[in-house]
Amino acid sequence: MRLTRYFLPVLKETPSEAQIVSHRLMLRAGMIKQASAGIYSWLPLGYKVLRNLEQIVHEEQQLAGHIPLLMPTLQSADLWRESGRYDDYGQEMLRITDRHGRDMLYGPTNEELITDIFRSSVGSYKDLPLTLYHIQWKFRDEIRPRFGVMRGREFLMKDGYNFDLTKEDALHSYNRHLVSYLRTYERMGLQAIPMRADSGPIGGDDTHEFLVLADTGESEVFYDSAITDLRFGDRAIDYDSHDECRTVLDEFTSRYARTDETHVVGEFEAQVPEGRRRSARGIEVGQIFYFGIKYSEPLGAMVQGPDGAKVPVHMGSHGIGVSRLVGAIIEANHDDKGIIWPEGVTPFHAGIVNLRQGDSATDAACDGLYKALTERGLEPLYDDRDERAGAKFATMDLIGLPWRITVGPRGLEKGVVELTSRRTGDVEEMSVEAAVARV
RNA sequence: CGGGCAGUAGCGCAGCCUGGUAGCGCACCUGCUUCGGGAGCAGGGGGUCGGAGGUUCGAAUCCUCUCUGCCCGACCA
Repeated sequence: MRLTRYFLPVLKETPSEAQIVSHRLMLRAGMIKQASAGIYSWLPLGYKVLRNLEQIVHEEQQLAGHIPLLMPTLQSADLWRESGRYDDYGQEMLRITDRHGRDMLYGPTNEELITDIFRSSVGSYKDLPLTLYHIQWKFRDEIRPRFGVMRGREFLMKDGYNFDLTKEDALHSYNRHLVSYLRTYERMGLQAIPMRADSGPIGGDDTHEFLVLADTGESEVFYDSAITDLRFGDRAIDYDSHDECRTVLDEFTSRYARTDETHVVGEFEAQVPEGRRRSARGIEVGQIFYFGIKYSEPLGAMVQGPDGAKVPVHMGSHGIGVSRLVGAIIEANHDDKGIIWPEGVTPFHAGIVNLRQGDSATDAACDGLYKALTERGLEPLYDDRDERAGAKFATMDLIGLPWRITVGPRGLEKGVVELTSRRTGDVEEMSVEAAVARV
């Protein structure tokens, strides 16, 4: 993409409403614009990152055998009355009345809808196990939205629902999701630690939250520092294997790691040596639940088992806060100049800075570089504005692409361009070909 | 919802106390000069001062109401 043909409204100064670093940087980098309290438009650069995250989530979900679909944002109140949550959910649920006077709501979550889909089409244990998910906008009418996309009212969430015949199978689904989430976050360049948590309004027996450690996190967390050494890495996993998934879960959840809701000082001190006890702040970026027959029973999501008897299915749900993740990734990856995107989520792979726009040799070199990168399947952002170098460098630093290739007449005389790593700041001179190969 | 703060040009702000033709910096437009870390000079465009009432000869400024946003708390992915 050429910057002169793109829409990237960067700001030199920080809008006064932004308090935390991810919110400031997202506004300054032209990623989002607030539409109203807790509701944002995603401008091209922000939308690109959001789509990259969606893509990673889709790939990892489908790798684990989960099936994508798409449910609506607006739901009928009837289903929620059936499950008993219409009154329970309270003011946080945005209620709407349509022209016929029917009660509708902007979905804060989708257990009711998915269960309705399930019960109307599935009747046999032979159709199980089944895990359906979607990535869809949710609305929760927070009393006090804040921190930009980290705590908005409208937010993009991947939510998935598993249907299993037995509790044992449903717990495997739970474990499988934990493994899949570990992989998902690692691909995004994040360390998200699964912590025993409270189930909140979703309800259920077993639940873990995934937290990214960051000073600006809203949750207080307590953990064994040894847990931060764990990496899923590129190990192979058979998602159908109960044992393999269980082993990974044990590895990542056996050490003490809890949010303040479930923290117990006595257990913390008994289980963790003093030198490894940590308390910190964390951003919640996902949560998995096993809740058994809590929804399937009242909503009549039953299957016939091998013995012919109808039994309610065992269910779980799982969420990843996709839009929140954009903020969380920035909280975990920035410096005083701007964002530093992890390779897996960066909106563009490399920035090309033309130091002498209009100089035929420099322009030609940049065009060649652009073409070479594109042919390698990479997407460069070419700053071809007629601007001074300082302004171009500041923009590149702010929007945080992993690599910057600087092309100017002075270097071209020597046959070199500069390759700069955003993360380390290291600058190396090399040929155009070498730079293309390194990115 | 309790406590606090703020709405003046796209962004950051001054002006308000003490009423008298709405300003500054950045950004934007034009021209020239520049060009290796947010350029310089000259010229220019853009604001019913969040909204509604009121006081006054006259209101960004004083009074009342209201809307919106931000911070702390309680609540929540």
